[in-house]
Amino acid sequence: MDASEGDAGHKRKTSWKKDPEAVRRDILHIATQEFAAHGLSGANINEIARQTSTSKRMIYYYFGDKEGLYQAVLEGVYATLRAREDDLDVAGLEPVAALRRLIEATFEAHVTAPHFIRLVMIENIHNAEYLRKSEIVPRLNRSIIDKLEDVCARGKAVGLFRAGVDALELHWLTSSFSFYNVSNRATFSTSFGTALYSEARQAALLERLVDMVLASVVIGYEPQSWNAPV
Amino acid sequence: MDASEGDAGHKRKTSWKKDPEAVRRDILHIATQEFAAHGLSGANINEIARQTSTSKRMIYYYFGDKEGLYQAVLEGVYATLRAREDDLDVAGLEPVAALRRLIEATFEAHVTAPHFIRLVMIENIHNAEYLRKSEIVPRLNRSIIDKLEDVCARGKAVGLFRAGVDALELHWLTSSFSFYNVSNRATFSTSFGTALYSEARQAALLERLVDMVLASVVIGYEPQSWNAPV
Amino acid sequence: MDASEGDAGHKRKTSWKKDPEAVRRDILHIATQEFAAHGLSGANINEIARQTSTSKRMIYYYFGDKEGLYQAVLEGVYATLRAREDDLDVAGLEPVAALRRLIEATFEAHVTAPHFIRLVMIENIHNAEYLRKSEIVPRLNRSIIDKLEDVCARGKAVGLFRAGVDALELHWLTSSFSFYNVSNRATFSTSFGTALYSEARQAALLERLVDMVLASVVIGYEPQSWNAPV
Amino acid sequence: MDASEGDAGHKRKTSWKKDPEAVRRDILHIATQEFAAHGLSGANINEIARQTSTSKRMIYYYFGDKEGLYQAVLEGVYATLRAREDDLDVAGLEPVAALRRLIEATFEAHVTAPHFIRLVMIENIHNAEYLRKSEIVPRLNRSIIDKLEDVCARGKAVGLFRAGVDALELHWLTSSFSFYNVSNRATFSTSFGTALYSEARQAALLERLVDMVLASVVIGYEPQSWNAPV
DNA sequence: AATGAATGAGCCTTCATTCAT
DNA sequence: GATGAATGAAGGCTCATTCAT
Repeated sequence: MDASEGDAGHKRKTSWKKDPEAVRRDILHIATQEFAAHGLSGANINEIARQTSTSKRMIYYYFGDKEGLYQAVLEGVYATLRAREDDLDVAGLEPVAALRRLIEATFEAHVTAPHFIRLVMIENIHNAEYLRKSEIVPRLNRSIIDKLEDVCARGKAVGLFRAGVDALELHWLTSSFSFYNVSNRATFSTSFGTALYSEARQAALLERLVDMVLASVVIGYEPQSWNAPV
Repeated sequence: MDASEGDAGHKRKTSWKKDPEAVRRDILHIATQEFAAHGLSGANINEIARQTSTSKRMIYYYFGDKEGLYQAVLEGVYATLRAREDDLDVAGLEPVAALRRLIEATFEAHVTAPHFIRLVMIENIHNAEYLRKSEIVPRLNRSIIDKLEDVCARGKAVGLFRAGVDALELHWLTSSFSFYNVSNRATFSTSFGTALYSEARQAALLERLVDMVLASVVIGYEPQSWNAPV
Repeated sequence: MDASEGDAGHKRKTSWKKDPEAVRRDILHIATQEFAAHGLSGANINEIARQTSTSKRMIYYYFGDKEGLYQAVLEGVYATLRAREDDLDVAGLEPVAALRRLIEATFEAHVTAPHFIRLVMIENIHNAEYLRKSEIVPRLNRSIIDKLEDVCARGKAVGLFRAGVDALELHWLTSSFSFYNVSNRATFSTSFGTALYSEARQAALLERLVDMVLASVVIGYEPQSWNAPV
Repeated sequence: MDASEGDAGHKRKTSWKKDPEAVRRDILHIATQEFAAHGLSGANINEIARQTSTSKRMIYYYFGDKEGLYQAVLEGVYATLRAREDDLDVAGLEPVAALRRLIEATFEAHVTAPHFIRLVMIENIHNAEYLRKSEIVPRLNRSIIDKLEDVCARGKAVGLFRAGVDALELHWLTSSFSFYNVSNRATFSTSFGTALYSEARQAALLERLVDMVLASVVIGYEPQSWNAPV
């Protein structure tokens, strides 16, 4: 019933020249999609195996069990997102521009990483049980905070930022609307329509959010949004 | 072997003397907890039946199947939250106080309705498939928007609010941080510590959020937050 | 006793008129054979189900899991053997005859209860883990000891038995050779040939064992065995 | 996920610098414990490999398959026990002392060879299928019989032993209680308590068994046991 | 309106074993 | 001799669901 491999199709069960790392990546890639789509209990190991170039048995060989695979997937998406954050260089920008850039980048990063969003939602359903077990994830999260702290420090040093501005809170705030914008799109659309999710409205929304944060952080900043009707 | 499902160790429940509506409510109450705790695929009909005062058969009798039960649960939590919103009366408050009140109420409502949050997360995992099917839910969502629109209209009428202020965006914004504050607590804490979730910090956070929104909405509002170090 | 209900030898999957107790007994009957034949890990639930008039699913319905089924089987064979002991009435016999009768009955009981023997062996391999869990088994074991104590008391009262004769030790002793006679037949035969297991030699062996025990217990008893060459 | 079998968490064992015989002994040593502990079907090749200084592949290299390994283990424990019997020298003792010595030695040997006992039990569960296949084991079993026959011959020659005394039966009898004393300790204790297995009671029990056998074998021997209350 | 018994499908996992190097 | 990678088969167990009464 599963494993209809034998068709003349293109399941290339031939000729992978012993590349364990590729097999591992292949499994992880498919599993990421499946766990993101259906959650931990909803995902199906048989289905993951079917889409893979290898067999169900190999999943257990490399990842131990379903939870092990899920945890590897979780670590994978966290690592990917944090790697993107690392690539972001704002050290050369002056504080306000840097902050604006960080908020915009975070917002965009969430929009373009739906798997990450879904897996974090799923992980929260599980009360972060697997994230907590992970040894790799906690290490990944300094980078973004470090960047924000650097920007804040510079902003305060030149008297631009308010004295109480806190990098962690700023990160929380930026994350909250960036995450929600993706995570709750389905229910929000169902309840209130899809207007907010058009490309134009998303751009306007982002501008408004940036504006709002800057107004909170930067002394004397005059908010520009909402001055004119939508 | 902990007596899950139909192993032959049977029940001896006090009989509820035939009160169909009570039975229905009982099932719904237990099911809400189970679906909120484990999601749609993760929840277990046997487990729900076990905790119920009635039998598994009755669940099927009243709700058809697992998805029917889930949908009923979903409609239940939406109805409960919206009922709370209806109870909120800001018509007598002047615009700025009213807006402040609405934001604070929304924030608190999310904190005190974790089941709702979790079920909305779960429903988003399912792309709002069941919410979309519901005929009752869309009707529930006018109330909060109506209230916000009323406040905005009054605020603009007296020249306090910026002309472009939009009730729907305002609701989206308020919801985003209120929701995220609960939904992502587990993963955020794991990554960045639990500092932000102490009672004191939560209160400060809320004040800052209100401050920030008001600064965006109200002409000439001077933000007070972040002026002093945390 | 072996419930050969399936007369005419067809799998009568039709027309059992809802008799849960019969289903339970059927499963237990087949499972006893399989566990006795292959042990706990060696037995196969699918194979048990196949031989049953019902399905694998029902095994889990009635017995929870493989270990639950095994434990039920274990309790079953203990109960059967102890019931046979209960049927044995030696109260009317004078002490020496009664003791002789008890030894002979125990010896015969073991010979005719190979399933019991095998399951006890298997249970000892498992360090009596499941027997210890059983609530029913410990209660079953008074009867044989009570009988022996009664006989000993009477024997001592009339000055026939030695003062130190102990019922528990007597039971241990009787059990030891009775059990070993069946349990180790395969390896003993392989090492030393099958001579001891012919019907004639078994009868002689039993007589010798009785003779030996009586010589230990009864004052002035003159052993008759081994006086003449085998 | 506790790293059983070939999940990709690999080994880092100190290399044994190629000593094939040592590797073979190491495997056999571990396998003996595992088969004794869990039986043939219950033992796990992966688990054995894990505890070994070498890899799973080597087990197959040296022993062919699981059954081959089991058979090697079986032959090993038989050889060990028989070697101990060979070391026992009773040729210099007069017949009664020699017989007493043989019984005591057998009893003690069983107590101190629990792996042997368990493997013989397991082998009997398998109807001695593997023992029968072995070419080495049958050869090992003459020694103890030879010794007993010698003692019996000498005892009869001097008119001490009854004419019908049979070495094989004597061995069977000695083995029966010696084996049972270890093999059924778990279930017997569960049913009747552990009293009989204290050091003192074991010594008394052995003395009684010796006394009983001697009373059967030796003409005019007056049993001393059970004269006084336990 | 209610219940104990029954069920088929399929899920996660493990096992002994072999291949390619 | 030795190793990591790979595998088919099946094993125990659970799930949502329905039947018969």
